[in-house]
Amino acid sequence: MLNKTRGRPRGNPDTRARIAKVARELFLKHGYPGTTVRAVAAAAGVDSALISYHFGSKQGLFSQSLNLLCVDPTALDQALRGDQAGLADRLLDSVTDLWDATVPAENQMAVQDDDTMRALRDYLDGELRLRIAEFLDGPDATQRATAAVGVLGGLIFTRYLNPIRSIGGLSPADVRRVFGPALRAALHGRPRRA
Amino acid sequence: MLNKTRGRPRGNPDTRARIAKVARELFLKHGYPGTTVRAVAAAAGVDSALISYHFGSKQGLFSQSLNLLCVDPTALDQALRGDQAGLADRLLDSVTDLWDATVPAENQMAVQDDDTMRALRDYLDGELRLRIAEFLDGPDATQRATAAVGVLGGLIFTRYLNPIRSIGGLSPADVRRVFGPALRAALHGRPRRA
DNA sequence: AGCATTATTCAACTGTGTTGAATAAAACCC
DNA sequence: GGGTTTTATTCAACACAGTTGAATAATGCT
Repeated sequence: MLNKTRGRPRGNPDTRARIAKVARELFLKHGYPGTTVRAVAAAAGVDSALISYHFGSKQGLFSQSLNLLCVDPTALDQALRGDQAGLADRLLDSVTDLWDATVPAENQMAVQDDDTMRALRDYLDGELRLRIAEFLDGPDATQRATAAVGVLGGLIFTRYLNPIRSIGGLSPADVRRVFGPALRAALHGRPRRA
Repeated sequence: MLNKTRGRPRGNPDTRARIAKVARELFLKHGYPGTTVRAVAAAAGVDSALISYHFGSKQGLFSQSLNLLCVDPTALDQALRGDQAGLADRLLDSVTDLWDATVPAENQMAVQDDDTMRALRDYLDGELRLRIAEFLDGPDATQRATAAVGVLGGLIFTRYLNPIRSIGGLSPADVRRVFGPALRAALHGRPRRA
């Protein structure tokens, strides 16, 4: 396509990094299905086969270029160390801190990628829920932790994955204000008996 | 492909309905990208072009065969009529009533369809949020309604769209128990002042 | 009966992700 | 420092996806 003389190029240009960079931008701008491997290749000035070579597959390109986390692990560690009263706010902050940085507001990404969904699911249901349950430690701790990940999942979903205006438009402080009561109730409220 | 003599068939078989039925099953079982138009056509014993003819496009097939609603409108009307105390429970029930019926538990659908996402978003942000705000009517009513759709969106997301085990496995009664405190706080709690 | 409409298959087109062969620079070895 | 292996790249092609246009046969209308 682009007659760039076959074979290895001069110098050692980090083509892989360049591809990852433009891929990241395109994925955030157009979403997963809306971004074609060929478009990424063209934007990086490279043959599309090179992407399979470096990243294995389109899914590989996606996860390796975007590497999304749900919550910054160190932020979570800190959130799970302070007093119980401020826990909700700290959790909310650790979500907005990470996602607001990686998913800029104007790039409304409708993430539609299997691997990402799976990763998010596993993280919410596994790590996050268990850590919260352990921190809460009281009667109904696991049930309350489940409620909490439900609320946090709702925040992630309605603000980043399928952003609805009235929530996507909030500032991080607003998020604390709006989601605070619900999350506090989920964490500390008493689920009614069966 | 299947030598079924060209042209219109004898009788008036409702082929369109048959296609919609098998499409629904396949979409629920394999998700949107995992279901090919050709596979639906094959399962319905029909040429794939017929699907474009009847439904316009794959997206059309999806929305018209699955026609998802977020909340049953009449159920919502009833939920928004009773006393404030039971509102949270009634809202939760109207979600589980509809979705548990249309998305059977074993069919974990990871909905990844643009139109559906858009519809869900518009519904949550428009209709549902406004109706709730109007019903609440007090100071911060819109802010509390926003929080409520955040929580309900979380339920829909973590139970149906990207179902995590600890929430997908709950009975509708459990859902009331687990999400009740958070939703009640969202609806009636006082958001802290700025 | 005749004509327009509708439902269907077939063949083809474009675009997508991926793979195998060819090629040239870099890295390693003795 | 020359020879070999490894790595990075382009090119050509494949298989499959969704969609479209033409051909065809049954139905419905007048």
